[in-house]
Amino acid sequence: MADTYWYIKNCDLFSQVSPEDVAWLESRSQMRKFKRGEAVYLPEDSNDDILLVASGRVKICHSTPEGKHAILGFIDPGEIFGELILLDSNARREGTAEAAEKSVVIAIPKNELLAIVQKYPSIVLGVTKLIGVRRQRVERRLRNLLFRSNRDRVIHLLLELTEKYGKRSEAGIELQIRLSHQEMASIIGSTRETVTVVLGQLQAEGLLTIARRRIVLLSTEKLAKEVDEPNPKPKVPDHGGPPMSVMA
Amino acid sequence: MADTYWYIKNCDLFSQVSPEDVAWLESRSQMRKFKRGEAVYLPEDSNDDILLVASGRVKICHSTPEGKHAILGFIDPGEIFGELILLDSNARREGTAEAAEKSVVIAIPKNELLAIVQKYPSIVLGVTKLIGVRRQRVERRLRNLLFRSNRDRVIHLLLELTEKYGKRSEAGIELQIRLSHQEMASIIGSTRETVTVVLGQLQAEGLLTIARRRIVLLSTEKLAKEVDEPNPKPKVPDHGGPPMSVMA
DNA sequence: TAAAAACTGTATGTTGAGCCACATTTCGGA
DNA sequence: TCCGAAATGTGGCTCAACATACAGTTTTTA
Repeated sequence: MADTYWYIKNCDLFSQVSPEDVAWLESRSQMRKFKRGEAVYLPEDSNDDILLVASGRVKICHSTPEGKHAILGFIDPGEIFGELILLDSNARREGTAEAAEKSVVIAIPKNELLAIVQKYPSIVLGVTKLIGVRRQRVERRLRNLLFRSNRDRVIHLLLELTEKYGKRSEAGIELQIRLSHQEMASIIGSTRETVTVVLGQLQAEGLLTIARRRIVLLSTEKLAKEVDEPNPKPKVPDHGGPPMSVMA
Repeated sequence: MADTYWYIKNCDLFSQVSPEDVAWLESRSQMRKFKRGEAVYLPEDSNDDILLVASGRVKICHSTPEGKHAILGFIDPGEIFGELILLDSNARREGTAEAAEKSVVIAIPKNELLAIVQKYPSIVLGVTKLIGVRRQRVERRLRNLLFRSNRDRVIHLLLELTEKYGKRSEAGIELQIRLSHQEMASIIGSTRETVTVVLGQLQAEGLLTIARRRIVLLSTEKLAKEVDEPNPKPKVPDHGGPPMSVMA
Protein backbone atom coordinates (compact mmCIF):
# COMPACT_ATOMS: atom_id res chain seq x y z
CA MET A 1 0.00 0.00 0.00
CA ALA A 2 2.52 2.50 -1.22
CA ASP A 3 0.11 5.41 -1.56
CA THR A 4 -1.10 5.66 1.96
CA TYR A 5 1.89 7.77 2.73
CA TRP A 6 0.03 10.87 1.84
CA TYR A 7 -2.97 9.88 3.82
CA ILE A 8 -1.10 9.31 7.02
CA LYS A 9 0.98 12.39 6.47
CA ASN A 10 -2.22 14.33 6.03
CA CYS A 11 -3.32 13.62 9.54
CA ASP A 12 -2.32 16.48 11.83
CA LEU A 13 -1.48 14.02 14.52
CA PHE A 14 1.45 12.66 12.55
CA SER A 15 2.82 15.88 11.16
CA GLN A 16 5.93 15.57 13.33
CA VAL A 17 6.71 12.03 12.31
CA SER A 18 9.66 11.54 9.96
CA PRO A 19 8.96 10.28 6.42
CA GLU A 20 10.78 7.04 7.19
CA ASP A 21 8.65 6.31 10.19
CA VAL A 22 5.51 7.21 8.31
CA ALA A 23 6.59 4.85 5.56
CA TRP A 24 7.16 2.11 8.10
CA LEU A 25 3.83 2.70 9.74
CA GLU A 26 2.10 2.71 6.41
CA SER A 27 3.75 -0.55 5.43
CA ARG A 28 2.17 -2.11 8.48
CA SER A 29 -1.20 -0.55 7.86
CA GLN A 30 -4.07 -1.71 5.77
CA MET A 31 -6.10 0.27 3.33
CA ARG A 32 -9.78 -0.62 3.24
CA LYS A 33 -12.47 0.66 0.95
CA PHE A 34 -16.09 0.92 1.89
CA LYS A 35 -19.23 1.65 0.00
CA ARG A 36 -21.80 4.03 1.38
CA GLY A 37 -23.56 2.36 4.27
CA GLU A 38 -21.05 -0.41 4.82
CA ALA A 39 -19.93 -1.16 8.36
CA VAL A 40 -16.37 -0.18 9.17
CA TYR A 41 -16.49 -1.88 12.52
CA LEU A 42 -19.02 -3.51 14.76
CA PRO A 43 -19.18 -3.52 18.55
CA GLU A 44 -18.19 -7.15 18.72
CA ASP A 45 -15.11 -6.62 16.57
CA SER A 46 -12.02 -7.45 18.55
CA ASN A 47 -10.15 -5.15 16.29
CA ASP A 48 -6.82 -3.82 17.43
CA ASP A 49 -6.56 -1.04 14.92
CA ILE A 50 -6.81 2.67 15.08
CA LEU A 51 -8.59 3.99 12.04
CA LEU A 52 -7.85 6.96 9.87
CA VAL A 53 -10.23 8.31 7.26
CA ALA A 54 -8.36 8.87 4.03
CA SER A 55 -11.33 9.96 1.96
CA GLY A 56 -15.06 9.97 2.27
CA ARG A 57 -16.77 10.24 5.61
CA VAL A 58 -17.46 7.81 8.42
CA LYS A 59 -20.18 8.04 10.99
CA ILE A 60 -20.03 6.70 14.51
CA CYS A 61 -23.35 5.18 15.49
CA HIS A 62 -25.20 3.43 18.22
CA SER A 63 -28.27 1.32 17.67
CA THR A 64 -30.71 -0.58 19.77
CA PRO A 65 -32.08 -4.02 19.06
CA GLU A 66 -35.45 -2.33 18.49
CA GLY A 67 -34.00 -0.50 15.56
CA LYS A 68 -33.48 2.93 17.03
CA HIS A 69 -30.43 4.61 15.72
CA ALA A 70 -28.21 7.41 16.97
CA ILE A 71 -25.28 9.13 15.31
CA LEU A 72 -22.55 10.23 17.66
CA GLY A 73 -20.51 12.07 15.11
CA PHE A 74 -18.85 12.20 11.74
CA ILE A 75 -15.20 11.58 10.99
CA ASP A 76 -13.82 13.51 8.06
CA PRO A 77 -10.69 12.87 6.02
CA GLY A 78 -7.50 13.31 8.01
CA GLU A 79 -9.20 12.47 11.27
CA ILE A 80 -8.81 9.29 13.25
CA PHE A 81 -11.38 7.29 15.17
CA GLY A 82 -11.51 4.25 17.36
CA GLU A 83 -8.78 5.97 19.34
CA LEU A 84 -10.04 4.85 22.73
CA ILE A 85 -8.63 1.36 22.30
CA LEU A 86 -5.19 2.94 22.59
CA LEU A 87 -5.93 3.47 26.25
CA ASP A 88 -7.20 0.16 27.39
CA SER A 89 -5.86 -3.14 26.21
CA ASN A 90 -9.04 -5.07 26.82
CA ALA A 91 -11.37 -2.38 25.56
CA ARG A 92 -14.13 -3.33 23.19
CA ARG A 93 -15.55 -0.83 20.83
CA GLU A 94 -18.87 0.60 21.79
CA GLY A 95 -21.22 1.20 18.95
CA THR A 96 -20.50 0.85 15.29
CA ALA A 97 -18.85 2.84 12.57
CA GLU A 98 -20.22 2.98 9.07
CA ALA A 99 -19.23 4.73 5.89
CA ALA A 100 -21.47 7.73 5.33
CA GLU A 101 -20.31 7.76 1.73
CA LYS A 102 -17.81 5.87 -0.36
CA SER A 103 -14.74 5.96 1.84
CA VAL A 104 -11.18 4.82 2.18
CA VAL A 105 -10.00 4.02 5.67
CA ILE A 106 -6.50 3.25 6.83
CA ALA A 107 -6.28 0.72 9.64
CA ILE A 108 -3.17 1.31 11.72
CA PRO A 109 -2.32 -1.57 14.04
CA LYS A 110 -2.38 -0.50 17.64
CA ASN A 111 0.98 -1.98 18.57
CA GLU A 112 2.92 -0.42 15.73
CA LEU A 113 1.30 2.88 16.47
CA LEU A 114 2.30 2.59 20.11
CA ALA A 115 5.87 1.99 18.97
CA ILE A 116 5.79 5.20 16.98
CA VAL A 117 4.24 7.02 19.90
CA GLN A 118 7.23 6.03 22.04
CA LYS A 119 9.40 7.93 19.67
CA TYR A 120 7.15 10.95 19.32
CA PRO A 121 5.63 11.77 22.67
CA SER A 122 3.88 14.75 21.14
CA ILE A 123 1.42 12.31 19.63
CA VAL A 124 0.19 11.37 23.09
CA LEU A 125 -0.67 14.94 23.78
CA GLY A 126 -2.42 15.18 20.45
CA VAL A 127 -4.48 12.11 21.15
CA THR A 128 -5.32 13.35 24.60
CA LYS A 129 -6.54 16.62 23.18
CA LEU A 130 -8.57 14.80 20.59
CA ILE A 131 -10.24 12.69 23.21
CA GLY A 132 -10.85 15.76 25.31
CA VAL A 133 -12.38 17.71 22.46
CA ARG A 134 -14.65 14.84 21.62
CA ARG A 135 -15.65 14.51 25.21
CA GLN A 136 -16.66 18.14 25.29
CA ARG A 137 -18.63 17.62 22.15
CA VAL A 138 -20.55 14.74 23.68
CA GLU A 139 -21.19 16.80 26.78
CA ARG A 140 -22.57 19.58 24.67
CA ARG A 141 -24.81 17.13 22.90
CA LEU A 142 -26.00 15.83 26.24
CA ARG A 143 -26.82 19.34 27.40
CA ASN A 144 -28.79 20.03 24.27
CA LEU A 145 -30.75 16.87 24.73
CA LEU A 146 -31.49 17.67 28.34
CA PHE A 147 -32.31 21.30 28.06
CA ARG A 148 -33.54 22.12 24.62
CA SER A 149 -36.69 21.50 22.65
CA ASN A 150 -36.68 19.55 19.48
CA ARG A 151 -36.86 22.67 17.40
CA ASP A 152 -33.95 24.28 19.15
CA ARG A 153 -31.90 21.17 18.69
CA VAL A 154 -32.43 21.32 14.95
CA ILE A 155 -31.35 24.94 14.90
CA HIS A 156 -28.39 24.10 17.04
CA LEU A 157 -27.37 21.33 14.71
CA LEU A 158 -27.55 23.63 11.73
CA LEU A 159 -25.33 26.16 13.45
CA GLU A 160 -22.88 23.49 14.43
CA LEU A 161 -22.74 22.20 10.88
CA THR A 162 -22.11 25.75 9.75
CA GLU A 163 -18.85 25.88 11.62
CA LYS A 164 -17.51 22.79 9.96
CA TYR A 165 -19.27 22.69 6.62
CA GLY A 166 -20.61 26.19 6.04
CA LYS A 167 -19.60 27.86 2.81
CA ARG A 168 -20.57 31.42 2.08
CA SER A 169 -22.48 31.76 -1.21
CA GLU A 170 -24.53 34.52 -2.85
CA ALA A 171 -27.76 33.59 -1.16
CA GLY A 172 -26.37 32.84 2.27
CA ILE A 173 -24.35 30.13 3.89
CA GLU A 174 -24.57 26.77 2.22
CA LEU A 175 -23.87 23.60 4.11
CA GLN A 176 -21.35 21.45 2.28
CA ILE A 177 -22.75 18.27 3.67
CA ARG A 178 -25.82 16.36 2.69
CA LEU A 179 -27.77 14.83 5.47
CA SER A 180 -31.11 13.15 5.20
CA HIS A 181 -33.78 14.15 7.66
CA GLN A 182 -33.39 10.73 9.18
CA GLU A 183 -29.72 11.35 9.81
CA MET A 184 -30.34 14.72 11.36
CA ALA A 185 -32.94 13.12 13.58
CA SER A 186 -30.43 10.50 14.64
CA ILE A 187 -27.95 13.21 15.54
CA ILE A 188 -30.26 15.29 17.66
CA GLY A 189 -32.21 12.39 19.09
CA SER A 190 -35.50 12.96 17.39
CA THR A 191 -37.58 11.46 14.63
CA ARG A 192 -37.53 11.88 10.90
CA GLU A 193 -40.97 13.45 10.75
CA THR A 194 -40.22 16.00 13.40
CA VAL A 195 -37.12 17.14 11.57
CA THR A 196 -39.08 17.43 8.35
CA VAL A 197 -41.65 19.59 10.05
CA VAL A 198 -39.16 21.83 11.81
CA LEU A 199 -37.14 22.37 8.66
CA GLY A 200 -40.38 23.21 6.89
CA GLN A 201 -41.21 25.77 9.55
CA LEU A 202 -37.78 27.34 9.40
CA GLN A 203 -38.07 27.58 5.66
CA ALA A 204 -41.52 29.14 5.96
CA GLU A 205 -40.10 31.64 8.42
CA GLY A 206 -37.54 32.62 5.83
CA LEU A 207 -34.57 31.49 7.88
CA LEU A 208 -33.29 29.03 5.32
CA THR A 209 -33.97 27.50 1.95
CA ILE A 210 -33.66 23.92 0.88
CA ALA A 211 -33.15 23.03 -2.74
CA ARG A 212 -32.16 19.67 -4.03
CA ARG A 213 -31.12 18.52 -0.56
CA ARG A 214 -28.80 21.46 -0.09
CA ILE A 215 -29.46 23.65 2.88
CA VAL A 216 -28.73 27.37 2.67
CA LEU A 217 -28.97 29.38 5.86
CA LEU A 218 -30.26 32.85 5.14
CA SER A 219 -29.68 34.36 8.53
CA THR A 220 -27.39 32.68 10.98
CA GLU A 221 -27.83 35.73 13.20
CA LYS A 222 -31.54 35.15 13.64
CA LEU A 223 -31.04 31.44 14.11
CA ALA A 224 -28.28 31.98 16.64
CA LYS A 225 -30.38 34.49 18.48
CA GLU A 226 -33.20 32.05 18.76
CA VAL A 227 -31.12 29.51 20.62
CA ASP A 228 -29.10 32.19 22.32
CA GLU A 229 -25.69 31.21 21.03
CA PRO A 230 -22.93 33.32 19.53
CA ASN A 231 -23.18 33.58 15.77
CA PRO A 232 -20.91 30.95 14.20
CA LYS A 233 -18.48 31.66 11.40
CA PRO A 234 -18.45 29.36 8.42
CA LYS A 235 -15.17 27.52 8.15
CA VAL A 236 -15.05 26.75 4.45
CA PRO A 237 -13.85 29.86 2.60
CA ASP A 238 -15.88 31.41 -0.21
CA HIS A 239 -13.16 31.35 -2.83
CA GLY A 240 -14.26 27.93 -3.76
CA GLY A 241 -12.87 24.47 -3.84
CA PRO A 242 -13.63 21.60 -1.53
CA PRO A 243 -11.93 21.41 1.87
CA MET A 244 -8.30 20.50 1.73
CA SER A 245 -8.75 17.03 3.03
CA VAL A 246 -10.84 16.02 0.06
CA MET A 247 -7.93 16.75 -2.28
CA ALA A 248 -5.95 13.78 -1.13
CA MET B 1 -0.72 23.46 54.07
CA ALA B 2 1.42 20.73 55.42
CA ASP B 3 -1.31 18.11 55.62
CA THR B 4 -2.25 17.92 51.99
CA TYR B 5 0.60 15.55 51.44
CA TRP B 6 -1.55 12.60 52.21
CA TYR B 7 -4.33 13.82 50.04
CA ILE B 8 -2.22 14.22 46.97
CA LYS B 9 -0.45 10.97 47.62
CA ASN B 10 -3.83 9.31 47.88
CA CYS B 11 -4.64 10.11 44.29
CA ASP B 12 -3.76 7.17 42.05
CA LEU B 13 -2.54 9.54 39.44
CA PHE B 14 0.38 10.63 41.60
CA SER B 15 1.37 7.29 43.05
CA GLN B 16 4.63 7.33 41.09
CA VAL B 17 5.67 10.78 42.19
CA SER B 18 8.48 11.01 44.73
CA PRO B 19 7.68 12.31 48.21
CA GLU B 20 9.82 15.39 47.60
CA ASP B 21 7.96 16.30 44.46
CA VAL B 22 4.65 15.67 46.14
CA ALA B 23 5.75 17.94 48.96
CA TRP B 24 6.73 20.61 46.48
CA LEU B 25 3.45 20.31 44.64
CA GLU B 26 1.52 20.46 47.86
CA SER B 27 3.39 23.55 48.96
CA ARG B 28 2.16 25.26 45.82
CA SER B 29 -1.39 24.02 46.20
CA GLN B 30 -4.27 25.43 48.13
CA MET B 31 -6.62 23.65 50.41
CA ARG B 32 -10.21 24.85 50.28
CA LYS B 33 -13.15 23.81 52.37
CA PHE B 34 -16.72 23.88 51.21
CA LYS B 35 -20.04 23.44 52.88
CA ARG B 36 -22.71 21.32 51.31
CA GLY B 37 -24.11 23.15 48.33
CA GLU B 38 -21.33 25.66 47.96
CA ALA B 39 -19.91 26.32 44.51
CA VAL B 40 -16.40 25.04 43.92
CA TYR B 41 -16.14 26.74 40.59
CA LEU B 42 -18.34 28.59 38.18
CA PRO B 43 -18.23 28.62 34.40
CA GLU B 44 -16.92 32.15 34.32
CA ASP B 45 -14.05 31.33 36.65
CA SER B 46 -10.77 31.91 34.90
CA ASN B 47 -9.27 29.44 37.24
CA ASP B 48 -6.01 27.80 36.32
CA ASP B 49 -6.20 25.00 38.82
CA ILE B 50 -6.78 21.31 38.63
CA LEU B 51 -8.88 20.17 41.53
CA LEU B 52 -8.54 17.14 43.73
CA VAL B 53 -11.20 16.01 46.16
CA ALA B 54 -9.61 15.27 49.51
CA SER B 55 -12.78 14.46 51.37
CA GLY B 56 -16.49 14.80 50.82
CA ARG B 57 -17.99 14.69 47.37
CA VAL B 58 -18.26 17.17 44.54
CA LYS B 59 -20.82 17.19 41.77
CA ILE B 60 -20.30 18.51 38.29
CA CYS B 61 -23.39 20.34 37.10
CA HIS B 62 -24.86 22.25 34.26
CA SER B 63 -27.74 24.65 34.58
CA THR B 64 -29.83 26.77 32.31
CA PRO B 65 -30.90 30.35 32.93
CA GLU B 66 -34.46 29.01 33.27
CA GLY B 67 -33.38 27.04 36.29
CA LYS B 68 -33.11 23.57 34.85
CA HIS B 69 -30.34 21.58 36.38
CA ALA B 70 -28.33 18.58 35.28
CA ILE B 71 -25.70 16.60 37.12
CA LEU B 72 -22.92 15.24 34.95
CA GLY B 73 -21.25 13.22 37.61
CA PHE B 74 -19.82 12.94 41.09
CA ILE B 75 -16.19 13.22 42.09
CA ASP B 76 -15.19 11.17 45.09
CA PRO B 77 -12.15 11.52 47.35
CA GLY B 78 -8.90 10.78 45.56
CA GLU B 79 -10.29 11.79 42.19
CA ILE B 80 -9.47 14.92 40.26
CA PHE B 81 -11.72 17.13 38.20
CA GLY B 82 -11.42 20.18 36.01
CA GLU B 83 -8.74 18.23 34.20
CA LEU B 84 -9.65 19.46 30.74
CA ILE B 85 -7.97 22.79 31.28
CA LEU B 86 -4.69 20.91 31.22
CA LEU B 87 -5.21 20.45 27.52
CA ASP B 88 -6.08 23.86 26.29
CA SER B 89 -4.50 27.02 27.57
CA ASN B 90 -7.46 29.23 26.79
CA ALA B 91 -10.11 26.77 27.88
CA ARG B 92 -12.92 27.94 30.08
CA ARG B 93 -14.70 25.60 32.34
CA GLU B 94 -18.07 24.48 31.15
CA GLY B 95 -20.66 24.09 33.82
CA THR B 96 -20.16 24.38 37.52
CA ALA B 97 -18.91 22.26 40.35
CA GLU B 98 -20.51 22.24 43.76
CA ALA B 99 -19.92 20.41 46.97
CA ALA B 100 -22.45 17.60 47.36
CA GLU B 101 -21.55 17.47 51.03
CA LYS B 102 -19.03 19.13 53.29
CA SER B 103 -15.84 18.75 51.30
CA VAL B 104 -12.18 19.56 51.19
CA VAL B 105 -10.70 20.27 47.80
CA ILE B 106 -7.06 20.73 46.87
CA ALA B 107 -6.44 23.21 44.10
CA ILE B 108 -3.26 22.36 42.22
CA PRO B 109 -2.00 25.14 39.98
CA LYS B 110 -1.92 24.07 36.37
CA ASN B 111 1.61 25.25 35.66
CA GLU B 112 3.21 23.53 38.62
CA LEU B 113 1.36 20.38 37.74
CA LEU B 114 2.62 20.60 34.19
CA ALA B 115 6.14 20.86 35.55
CA ILE B 116 5.66 17.66 37.50
CA VAL B 117 4.13 16.00 34.47
CA GLN B 118 7.33 16.72 32.55
CA LYS B 119 9.18 14.63 35.03
CA TYR B 120 6.63 11.83 35.23
CA PRO B 121 5.26 11.14 31.78
CA SER B 122 3.15 8.34 33.18
CA ILE B 123 0.84 10.99 34.55
CA VAL B 124 -0.07 12.04 31.03
CA LEU B 125 -1.21 8.55 30.26
CA GLY B 126 -3.18 8.47 33.47
CA VAL B 127 -4.90 11.72 32.66
CA THR B 128 -5.62 10.56 29.16
CA LYS B 129 -7.23 7.42 30.47
CA LEU B 130 -9.24 9.42 32.93
CA ILE B 131 -10.55 11.68 30.21
CA GLY B 132 -11.29 8.67 28.05
CA VAL B 133 -13.17 6.86 30.78
CA ARG B 134 -15.24 9.92 31.49
CA ARG B 135 -15.96 10.34 27.84
CA GLN B 136 -17.29 6.82 27.69
CA ARG B 137 -19.40 7.52 30.70
CA VAL B 138 -20.95 10.55 29.07
CA GLU B 139 -21.57 8.57 25.93
CA ARG B 140 -23.34 5.93 27.91
CA ARG B 141 -25.45 8.59 29.54
CA LEU B 142 -26.28 9.99 26.13
CA ARG B 143 -27.36 6.59 24.89
CA ASN B 144 -29.60 6.08 27.87
CA LEU B 145 -31.22 9.41 27.29
CA LEU B 146 -31.77 8.69 23.62
CA PHE B 147 -32.96 5.14 23.84
CA ARG B 148 -34.51 4.46 27.17
CA SER B 149 -37.70 5.38 28.92
CA ASN B 150 -37.72 7.32 32.08
CA ARG B 151 -38.33 4.21 34.14
CA ASP B 152 -35.47 2.34 32.55
CA ARG B 153 -33.17 5.24 33.18
CA VAL B 154 -33.97 5.14 36.88
CA ILE B 155 -33.22 1.43 36.96
CA HIS B 156 -30.06 2.00 35.06
CA LEU B 157 -28.95 4.65 37.48
CA LEU B 158 -29.55 2.36 40.41
CA LEU B 159 -27.45 -0.35 38.83
CA GLU B 160 -24.70 2.10 38.05
CA LEU B 161 -24.69 3.34 41.62
CA THR B 162 -24.48 -0.25 42.75
CA GLU B 163 -21.12 -0.67 41.11
CA LYS B 164 -19.62 2.29 42.89
CA TYR B 165 -21.59 2.51 46.11
CA GLY B 166 -23.29 -0.85 46.54
CA LYS B 167 -22.67 -2.62 49.83
CA ARG B 168 -24.00 -6.08 50.43
CA SER B 169 -26.15 -6.27 53.55
CA GLU B 170 -28.56 -8.82 55.02
CA ALA B 171 -31.59 -7.62 53.12
CA GLY B 172 -29.90 -6.99 49.81
CA ILE B 173 -27.51 -4.44 48.37
CA GLU B 174 -27.55 -1.09 50.07
CA LEU B 175 -26.43 2.03 48.27
CA GLN B 176 -23.86 3.92 50.29
CA ILE B 177 -24.85 7.24 48.86
CA ARG B 178 -27.80 9.40 49.64
CA LEU B 179 -29.40 11.14 46.74
CA SER B 180 -32.59 13.11 46.77
CA HIS B 181 -35.14 12.36 44.11
CA GLN B 182 -34.35 15.74 42.67
CA GLU B 183 -30.71 14.80 42.30
CA MET B 184 -31.53 11.51 40.67
CA ALA B 185 -33.80 13.34 38.30
CA SER B 186 -30.98 15.72 37.43
CA ILE B 187 -28.71 12.80 36.70
CA ILE B 188 -31.04 10.95 34.40
CA GLY B 189 -32.62 14.01 32.83
CA SER B 190 -36.05 13.75 34.32
CA THR B 191 -38.18 15.42 36.96
CA ARG B 192 -38.46 15.01 40.67
CA GLU B 193 -42.03 13.77 40.53
CA THR B 194 -41.31 11.15 37.93
CA VAL B 195 -38.47 9.72 39.97
CA THR B 196 -40.70 9.59 43.02
CA VAL B 197 -43.33 7.69 41.10
CA VAL B 198 -40.92 5.24 39.51
CA LEU B 199 -39.20 4.49 42.80
CA GLY B 200 -42.61 3.94 44.32
CA GLN B 201 -43.47 1.48 41.58
CA LEU B 202 -40.23 -0.40 41.96
CA GLN B 203 -40.82 -0.63 45.68
CA ALA B 204 -44.36 -1.87 45.11
CA GLU B 205 -43.00 -4.46 42.72
CA GLY B 206 -40.73 -5.71 45.47
CA LEU B 207 -37.54 -4.83 43.66
CA LEU B 208 -36.21 -2.51 46.33
CA THR B 209 -36.99 -0.93 49.65
CA ILE B 210 -36.43 2.58 50.80
CA ALA B 211 -36.11 3.36 54.45
CA ARG B 212 -34.87 6.59 55.89
CA ARG B 213 -33.56 7.68 52.50
CA ARG B 214 -31.45 4.57 52.13
CA ILE B 215 -32.09 2.47 49.09
CA VAL B 216 -31.71 -1.29 49.32
CA LEU B 217 -31.91 -3.25 46.09
CA LEU B 218 -33.56 -6.59 46.68
CA SER B 219 -32.88 -8.14 43.33
CA THR B 220 -30.28 -6.67 41.07
CA GLU B 221 -30.85 -9.66 38.79
CA LYS B 222 -34.43 -8.72 38.08
CA LEU B 223 -33.55 -5.06 37.70
CA ALA B 224 -30.70 -5.86 35.37
CA LYS B 225 -32.89 -8.14 33.36
CA GLU B 226 -35.43 -5.44 32.90
CA VAL B 227 -33.00 -3.10 31.24
CA ASP B 228 -31.11 -5.95 29.66
CA GLU B 229 -27.73 -5.30 31.19
CA PRO B 230 -25.30 -7.66 32.85
CA ASN B 231 -25.84 -7.90 36.59
CA PRO B 232 -23.44 -5.50 38.33
CA LYS B 233 -21.27 -6.43 41.27
CA PRO B 234 -21.24 -4.16 44.29
CA LYS B 235 -17.87 -2.62 44.81
CA VAL B 236 -17.95 -1.89 48.51
CA PRO B 237 -17.12 -5.09 50.41
CA ASP B 238 -19.44 -6.43 53.06
CA HIS B 239 -16.87 -6.64 55.82
CA GLY B 240 -17.70 -3.14 56.70
CA GLY B 241 -15.98 0.18 56.84
CA PRO B 242 -16.30 3.13 54.50
CA PRO B 243 -14.39 3.14 51.22
CA MET B 244 -10.69 3.67 51.61
CA SER B 245 -10.70 7.20 50.34
CA VAL B 246 -12.82 8.36 53.22
CA MET B 247 -10.15 7.29 55.68
CA ALA B 248 -7.78 10.08 54.75
C1' DT C 1 -32.37 5.57 -18.78
C1' DA C 2 -35.66 3.06 -16.36
C1' DA C 3 -36.77 0.66 -12.35
C1' DA C 4 -35.94 0.26 -7.52
C1' DA C 5 -34.80 2.30 -3.38
C1' DA C 6 -34.48 6.00 -0.49
C1' DC C 7 -36.16 10.27 0.97
C1' DT C 8 -39.70 13.96 1.86
C1' DG C 9 -44.19 16.04 3.05
C1' DT C 10 -48.31 15.94 5.66
C1' DA C 11 -52.08 14.41 8.52
C1' DT C 12 -54.07 12.11 12.54
C1' DG C 13 -54.29 9.56 16.64
C1' DT C 14 -51.71 8.33 21.05
C1' DT C 15 -48.96 8.85 25.11
C1' DG C 16 -45.03 9.58 28.13
C1' DA C 17 -43.64 12.72 30.87
C1' DG C 18 -43.54 17.51 32.04
C1' DC C 19 -45.63 21.17 34.97
C1' DC C 20 -48.57 22.77 38.83
C1' DA C 21 -50.62 22.32 43.28
C1' DC C 22 -50.84 20.82 47.78
C1' DA C 23 -50.64 17.59 51.82
C1' DT C 24 -47.39 15.07 54.50
C1' DT C 25 -43.08 13.49 56.17
C1' DT C 26 -38.30 13.85 57.24
C1' DC C 27 -34.12 16.20 58.00
C1' DG C 28 -30.65 19.19 59.83
C1' DG C 29 -29.09 23.06 62.42
C1' DA C 30 -29.55 26.01 66.55
C1' DT D 1 -35.12 18.71 71.18
C1' DC D 2 -37.62 21.63 68.50
C1' DC D 3 -38.63 24.31 64.35
C1' DG D 4 -38.10 25.82 59.78
C1' DA D 5 -36.55 24.05 55.57
C1' DA D 6 -36.15 20.49 52.49
C1' DA D 7 -37.79 16.21 50.57
C1' DT D 8 -41.51 13.10 49.41
C1' DG D 9 -46.17 11.28 47.83
C1' DT D 10 -50.11 11.92 44.82
C1' DG D 11 -53.41 13.64 41.50
C1' DG D 12 -54.78 16.05 37.46
C1' DC D 13 -54.04 18.74 33.33
C1' DT D 14 -51.56 19.60 29.15
C1' DC D 15 -48.69 19.17 25.34
C1' DA D 16 -44.50 18.06 22.73
C1' DA D 17 -43.06 14.58 20.37
C1' DC D 18 -43.70 9.70 18.84
C1' DA D 19 -46.00 6.29 16.00
C1' DT D 20 -48.43 5.16 12.02
C1' DA D 21 -49.93 5.70 7.44
C1' DC D 22 -49.53 6.88 2.87
C1' DA D 23 -48.73 9.75 -1.32
C1' DG D 24 -45.38 12.13 -3.95
C1' DT D 25 -40.53 13.10 -5.00
C1' DT D 26 -35.67 12.52 -5.64
C1' DT D 27 -31.66 9.77 -5.93
C1' DT D 28 -29.15 5.71 -6.82
C1' DT D 29 -27.79 1.73 -9.44
C1' DA D 30 -28.26 -1.79 -12.62
